[in-house]
Amino acid sequence: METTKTKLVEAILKSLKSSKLVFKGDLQVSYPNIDSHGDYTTNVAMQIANLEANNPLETAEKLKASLLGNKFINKTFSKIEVAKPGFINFFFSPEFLSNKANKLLKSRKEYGLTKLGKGKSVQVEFISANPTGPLTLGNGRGGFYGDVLGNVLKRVGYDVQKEYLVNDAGNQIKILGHSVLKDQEAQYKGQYIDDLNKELGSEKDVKLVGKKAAEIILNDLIKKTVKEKMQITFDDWFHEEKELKASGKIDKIIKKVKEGNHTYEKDKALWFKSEELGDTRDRVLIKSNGDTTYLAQDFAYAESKFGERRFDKGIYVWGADHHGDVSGLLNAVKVLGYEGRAEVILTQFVKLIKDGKEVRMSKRSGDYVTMSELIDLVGHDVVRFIFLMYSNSTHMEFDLSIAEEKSEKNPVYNVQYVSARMNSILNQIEISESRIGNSKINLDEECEINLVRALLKWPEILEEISTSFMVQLLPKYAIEIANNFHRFYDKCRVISNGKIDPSRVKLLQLTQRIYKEILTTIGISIPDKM
RNA sequence: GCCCCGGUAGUUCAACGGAUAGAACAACGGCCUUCUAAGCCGUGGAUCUAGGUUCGAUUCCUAGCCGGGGUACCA
Repeated sequence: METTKTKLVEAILKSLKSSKLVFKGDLQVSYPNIDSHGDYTTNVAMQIANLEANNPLETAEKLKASLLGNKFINKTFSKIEVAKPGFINFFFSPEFLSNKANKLLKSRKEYGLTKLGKGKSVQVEFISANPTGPLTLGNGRGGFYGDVLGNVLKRVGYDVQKEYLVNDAGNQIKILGHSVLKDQEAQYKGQYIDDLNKELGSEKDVKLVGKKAAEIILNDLIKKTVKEKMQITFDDWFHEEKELKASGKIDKIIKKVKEGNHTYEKDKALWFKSEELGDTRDRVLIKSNGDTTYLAQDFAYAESKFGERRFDKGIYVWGADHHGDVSGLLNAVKVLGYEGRAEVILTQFVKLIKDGKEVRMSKRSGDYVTMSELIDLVGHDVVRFIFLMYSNSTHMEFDLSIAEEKSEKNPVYNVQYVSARMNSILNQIEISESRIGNSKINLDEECEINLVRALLKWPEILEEISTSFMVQLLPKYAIEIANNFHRFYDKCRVISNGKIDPSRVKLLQLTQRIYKEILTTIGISIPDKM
């Protein structure tokens, strides 16, 4: 399915050509921020005027004249308007809106499914926290982000795999062992370390203790939190030790990189020539003691993603504290011949405020609130929705006191209240009534029209997120629908003095169907009543 | 020092170089004898500073100021 927006873009491109207007670059079609500017707007006339130093209004008029000859345009819009500096605004025709609504009503398919990514595979790798402690709020942020990004990509047609990389082979496992044994080299602290100490404290072999502890942490803390608390299902848990180290893939890839003349030895260590590829410095692959580094693992992991498993694209969702490693990774990907396939997204930190003070979060000090605890405190839907509202590049502040005390006033309740209200109305109606069964949606009132206008954006929002990775647009969109629905609820009664409006029942059913898709994509529950 | 991110309403956040900078919460004033008032209607309220580029800058550039993170043969 092609979205209306895509068709409009195509129509404009066609008209530009036939009007002999030259435009290079990305054609921008967007939603105006006020209703009086229509349903879509484009600034292309002003951009052309910019290049050619002519009058944008004239260009806009010329383009408009050509667009009026387009069949799709005439079918879809009842008004095209050239506005002030040079915008061209498009207004949906009432017939288009009601035809579209009725067509959707009949269709069995989910509305928010498109073919943008058809035939392409993408892997989203996220959280990937070391198995050395419980998941933090920072891990949680990347978790919800990656989960929903994966959902969105799936909807626009990509073959998506969600993966968690388990770092169970590095030096941190040894440190975990020391920590559990509480010896001189201990670093991690916290209740879970004390518990592990009781269980494994009598062992002698540090490495073995670390390995066992990591397994327990992975199963009892991480996997449980991910599945039961965060409600995320990974397609794959990729174990570094088993998949990369033990199978010799790290050694193999290093050999290949060596042969490609991308390395040198210095101070008994093996270095990757990253600086000549634009990095700030060269990076160690094999330490002088013979251990491989994180970067060496990244080489092997990238080879696994792009070489062996052949993902067209790999999205790495990392915490911002890893930003220094990004160019190392991207250069590794480049050297392996997969340039352009890896995309790194950094999520900034979560600052937790409690009683007006910042709670410092650190695994090494043991002083933190875990993701699991936070969800227990305020509920999964609330945490997920609020976390998702933030752009990944924003430093977010989560006030625990407010979340606890005012969780009822969170936007997620407003959003979920919609489904409770819809359900409540529909429960009171005999759907089997033949009169309703054959009814069509008529859009007469503003509250009905605006609801449909908002609903029609759904596939377009998904496509936009799939290319911009701006996951925060999704909860924002849910709020937009919610606001439109609540207005509809207030002004356009479905049942009035015992009389049922069949058209509105149909509109309600359509809204309910699409709304379920939206909340499912976000990953929050759809309550029948509240 | 260098690198990354941020500085927008009382608060937490949005905003592909575009039109009158949006929401949510908070504040204030209305609305429950008809589908759930966790709602609706209305009011007030914001782009860190100084330059620059542009027809147009919250957005891009330069220089500051403030906050967070990174800067390892740790992961």
